[in-house]
Amino acid sequence: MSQASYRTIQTEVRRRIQSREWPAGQIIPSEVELAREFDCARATINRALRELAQTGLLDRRRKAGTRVSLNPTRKATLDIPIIRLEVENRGQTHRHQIIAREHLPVPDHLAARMNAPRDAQMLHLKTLHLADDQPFLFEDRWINPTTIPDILNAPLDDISANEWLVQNVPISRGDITLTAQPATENDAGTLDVPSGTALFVIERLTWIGDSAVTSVRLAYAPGYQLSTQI
Amino acid sequence: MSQASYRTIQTEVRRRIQSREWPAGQIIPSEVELAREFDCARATINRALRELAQTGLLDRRRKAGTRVSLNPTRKATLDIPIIRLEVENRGQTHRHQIIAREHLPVPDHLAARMNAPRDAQMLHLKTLHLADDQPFLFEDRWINPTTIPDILNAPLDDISANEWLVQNVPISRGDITLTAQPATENDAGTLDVPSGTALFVIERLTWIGDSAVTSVRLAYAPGYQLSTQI
DNA sequence: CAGTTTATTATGTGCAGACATAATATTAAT
DNA sequence: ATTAATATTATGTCTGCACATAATAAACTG
Repeated sequence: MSQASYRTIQTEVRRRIQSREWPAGQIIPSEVELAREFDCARATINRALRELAQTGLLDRRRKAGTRVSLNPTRKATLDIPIIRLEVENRGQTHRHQIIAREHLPVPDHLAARMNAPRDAQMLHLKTLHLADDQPFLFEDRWINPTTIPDILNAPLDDISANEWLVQNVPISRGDITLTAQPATENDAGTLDVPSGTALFVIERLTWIGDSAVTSVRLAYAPGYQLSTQI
Repeated sequence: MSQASYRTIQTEVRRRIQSREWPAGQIIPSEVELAREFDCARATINRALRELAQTGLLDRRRKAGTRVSLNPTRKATLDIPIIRLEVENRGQTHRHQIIAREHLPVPDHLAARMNAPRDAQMLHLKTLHLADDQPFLFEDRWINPTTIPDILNAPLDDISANEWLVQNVPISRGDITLTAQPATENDAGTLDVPSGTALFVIERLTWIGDSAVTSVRLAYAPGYQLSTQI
């Protein structure tokens, strides 16, 4: 090995794991030994292995050494998409209409989850997203104006709350739940499907520090699929 | 700033982004300038910023510099779980029963997706996973014995195919699709729910290099939710 | 022998310096 | 003015070295 690049080292390490030259659970040579083998600095080996450990392929512990992860599951990523782009990437045209926009005291169960006082006033938005004028997604959102005062001046008729928030609010954390739910009467009327239809639903609660930003329920029209790679 | 650690630098950079001291889309000072400000080596700044860029918070380009990502979508991770552990983590006891286990020519649409010849013989397994003896998950799986000959000797009555594969096959890639589907007659009978019930379904195709390992459809009983953090 | 202290060791982090590379900005040429 | 050659610059990567830290192994002690 004369080519000493952390990328080629990563490729070779992955190959050895896949070929079971280095079986799952087994300890691999130390950084110093690998540096000798690949004829490079230890820092280079360190970077290669550190990144592989970040992806979950390796487990590393001081003194104990580096071993092939027993459960080498690589991790797929889910992001918070801008719905307009999601639609446009399918080659369709996006449009949204605001169904409701009101200031209401937040329901108790949400107040608790959002770490807000009971009966806190929040902005409640119901938005229907359309793809080629067909219902695509029903968005039911509560926004905490205490955390995000700017939202009150946002042009939400032009830019959907989803898009405005993704672009303007640097969130620090979010809890995401994916479920299948039968369409409620409300869902059914809005998305124009029979009541009880299987809907793909994403519920998401996002935070800046310890302050809740927004809680949203996204109910997708039938046929939607969320795809990702691992 | 006298504390020169890549972690404290990351924290400070995150703070500046969240406080909009560095607004989205704006270019931030160069590594050399930051190294001067934080009184550390450029390599330290480089590592701090490089890792933040990996998470999607920053965009970096040679010569152009580093800017705050316009769409700072942090990424949630989804892994391939061991179903037994998923059940046990809920405090329930796991059991599985094999409903069908046969060698069949793979259906055409799967052969194409799995990059296999038409009518290739594969191992077809249908497994019901139970949590506290209640139906939890219906697993319908095709395994390519060309890629994984060992599977034929696996004790699949004791260890579910899911668990055996996760622990024994270091996959290199997987395509995952999440959907909501109405229960088919088959789903309904197996999971003991009315036909048409909204089911959360995961479909997954995994690979070693260019060889398909297995294609699986996981239909969860109602009430299941997949949770993650961003 | 159990429990405690002390070495040892593999990884973690940091530095200064060097050269590579991609992208932009500038200059020269047509 | 448009195009092509050249300089500049910010990030990318690597090296060799140093010291820190956590975890284990070894030695010691009652």
